[in-house]
Amino acid sequence: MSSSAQKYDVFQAIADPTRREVLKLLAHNELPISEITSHFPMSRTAIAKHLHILSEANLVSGQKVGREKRYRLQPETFQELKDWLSYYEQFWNNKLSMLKYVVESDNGDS
Amino acid sequence: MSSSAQKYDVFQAIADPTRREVLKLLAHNELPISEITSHFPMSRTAIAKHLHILSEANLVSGQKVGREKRYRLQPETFQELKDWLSYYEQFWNNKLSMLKYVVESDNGDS
DNA sequence: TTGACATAACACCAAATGGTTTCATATAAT
DNA sequence: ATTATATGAAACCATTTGGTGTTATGTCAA
Repeated sequence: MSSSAQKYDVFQAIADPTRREVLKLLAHNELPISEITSHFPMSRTAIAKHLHILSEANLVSGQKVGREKRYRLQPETFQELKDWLSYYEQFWNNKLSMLKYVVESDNGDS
Repeated sequence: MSSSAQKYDVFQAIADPTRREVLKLLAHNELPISEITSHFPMSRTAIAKHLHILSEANLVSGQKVGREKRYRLQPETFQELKDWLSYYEQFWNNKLSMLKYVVESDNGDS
């Protein structure tokens, strides 16, 4: 389960605006490639590539249903991002409280 | 104030592993470019470019101090990411809420 | 079985990305 | 004033990225 020599990680996957749009599309509905493609001004092949990248980053997964392949969100993976973010959260919280402190206690470089 | 035709947004900025390392380095200390560079196996110019990109995304800011330019984290910008993430949070945090959402917005094909 | 539909797999291409080296400019220190 | 330090900026390059079109394969319906 840990043998993934992934080419694309979550950070790269969400870097592209089109892929973020795809994620938004899949937020509620499971959709086949053609359906997804119909929302974008580009070829089905292009969207298929984006889906492949999202899939490699485990942000979506595809299930074959008949001749379709339905893609759905894999929201657990967003946790990875959240964890990364939470490390920095302390710093902006700190900064805000520090700003508060500065404003309240001292207003300059006397 | 909203005239920024940014070339790099937050998502692109954090897509690169080196840039994420830079952010980590700057988490606690304000540092000049040379100092930062000393932590990486690449040229100062390369790091300068990364800093420029991080700066354009408002993840860091640089202050000139003498002949140095000190870069520091600008943690407020991470909020943008957090907001984006929070949209998807409902889908993984609590399966009940997802179920609830699906049931309520029922657009099923039955 | 034949035809239409949905996707997969290539090969190809222009532009962006991430790095390099070299040269120029500003500040500090002697 | 000269030299060393810190950064900025430009030209260049290989690889990756994001798109294209074409062809092949699998599945559903007549």
